[in-house]
Amino acid sequence: MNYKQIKPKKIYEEVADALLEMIRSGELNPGDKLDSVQQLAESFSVGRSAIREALTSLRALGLIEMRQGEGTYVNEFSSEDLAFPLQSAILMNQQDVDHLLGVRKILEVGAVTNAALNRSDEDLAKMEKALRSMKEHAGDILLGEKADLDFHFAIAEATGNTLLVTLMNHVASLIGESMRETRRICLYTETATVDRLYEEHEAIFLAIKKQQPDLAAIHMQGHLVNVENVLSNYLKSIKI
Amino acid sequence: MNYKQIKPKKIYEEVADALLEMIRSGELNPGDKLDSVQQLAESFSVGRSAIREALTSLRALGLIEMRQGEGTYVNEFSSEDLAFPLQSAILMNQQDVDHLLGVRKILEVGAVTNAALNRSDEDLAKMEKALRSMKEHAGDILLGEKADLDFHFAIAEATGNTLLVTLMNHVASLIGESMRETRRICLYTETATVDRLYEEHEAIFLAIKKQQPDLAAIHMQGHLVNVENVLSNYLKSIKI
DNA sequence: AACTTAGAGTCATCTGATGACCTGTTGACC
DNA sequence: GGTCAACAGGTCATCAGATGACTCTAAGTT
Repeated sequence: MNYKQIKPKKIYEEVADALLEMIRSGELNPGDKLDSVQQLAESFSVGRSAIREALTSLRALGLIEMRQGEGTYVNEFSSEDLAFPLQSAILMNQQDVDHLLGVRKILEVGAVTNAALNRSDEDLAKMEKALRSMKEHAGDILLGEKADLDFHFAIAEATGNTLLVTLMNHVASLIGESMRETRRICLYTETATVDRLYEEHEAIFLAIKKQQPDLAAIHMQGHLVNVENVLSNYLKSIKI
Repeated sequence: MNYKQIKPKKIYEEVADALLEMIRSGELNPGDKLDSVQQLAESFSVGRSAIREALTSLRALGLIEMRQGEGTYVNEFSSEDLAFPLQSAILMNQQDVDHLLGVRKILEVGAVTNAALNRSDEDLAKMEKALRSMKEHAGDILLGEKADLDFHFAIAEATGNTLLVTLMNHVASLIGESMRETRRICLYTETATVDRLYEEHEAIFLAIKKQQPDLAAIHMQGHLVNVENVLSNYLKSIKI
């Protein structure tokens, strides 16, 4: 016996679907202000609670924004910001982190390959600025980390692929979230490590500048493997 | 002047965060039943609506499930199913599709590199099976497409990285969604194309079998570029 | 002109009430 | 003993009224 599951549609689901469809179809555009909860309730002939639950769902998905005292607005989703809303609410185990790092490696290496081919002078300037900042603020944990992130971000941007940028940012933030303090502690404290990081970044930068995708990929791959090693060594050392 | 934005925390946000933290910390495990809305409201000393909005948010994120007449339960999240829930509610333009294809190329090439290094005999068997299916059903659009997908899926699986598999599946489904008919029409109709596709796949397969990551990457890159070309030619031809 | 205040519109929250639904128990019936 | 209807208790779904908090605008004041 194999019967199809019957699930009665909840009202808020219907409302949410209806609004979603209006957004997809372009009837509601980003920035548009929805009718007030009161009005919507009357229009759909349901209670205000149902409307509110539907709106709450959509808000949780990042599609709309509810501003107290103002109204409800359709969010901007340039398909850069919203195409890959990662679930960050996840308790991650070591395996997940490993997999995440693997994904990151693939993305970064792929990105740097593209970047080496497509980079504009403007992109190069950004990378160089981040590199300079790294050198200047060697020892400063916060600024050093920021410069590091900026550098990788500049590479992603240089690909010209906005989706890729978003995806990499999400992955990076997930990784950051799963490591938090760990990262700062071990990567930016010892001067030796900082120096090596700088050299690796510089090598990547030069390869991009000279538009040598393969070389850039190799350096990036090496860089990430090194970072992983430092991290895993550190993790081992604090666990034992 | 650069002041930190102060945003009054909404009650439901606080409740949602609290519950989220309980889930992350393992205080609430998948399958657990939450207290009733009534009880939660009393425990948090807030109204039932606030609890309900918090729960609605969490439900929209897929973290919990509310069953009428039963109660609220924490969902299973294997971190494969939930790590990358892509927003498919997006109206995509040509540029987005291009970017998506770019991301796919990076992921597939990265995956095939890993796969060539890590593939087990079992993985190889799956790929071979998909390949055989492709050859046997040459001409059959539906089965041909399925075999194609199976092949790529088998490669992703061979990496042993579940997150990567999930991510690639999502990207693939997004691409599929944005092209639908197009794909079938142009890729699987002409025998010449089908034959070439098969050869490309075979080349990738052999490189994986021989554990030659670089060669596999090159073949995969070439394969995807070819597919892109066929697609863009087709798109041009129907638009003009 | 600049500031203050009042009002309207709106979301945020609480609350009581009612309906719908699931589960487990009980008891009648075969 | 097995089956099923009826019932009760618990819970979510939904409604509607009331109140508070917030934003914006415009009229009023200095």
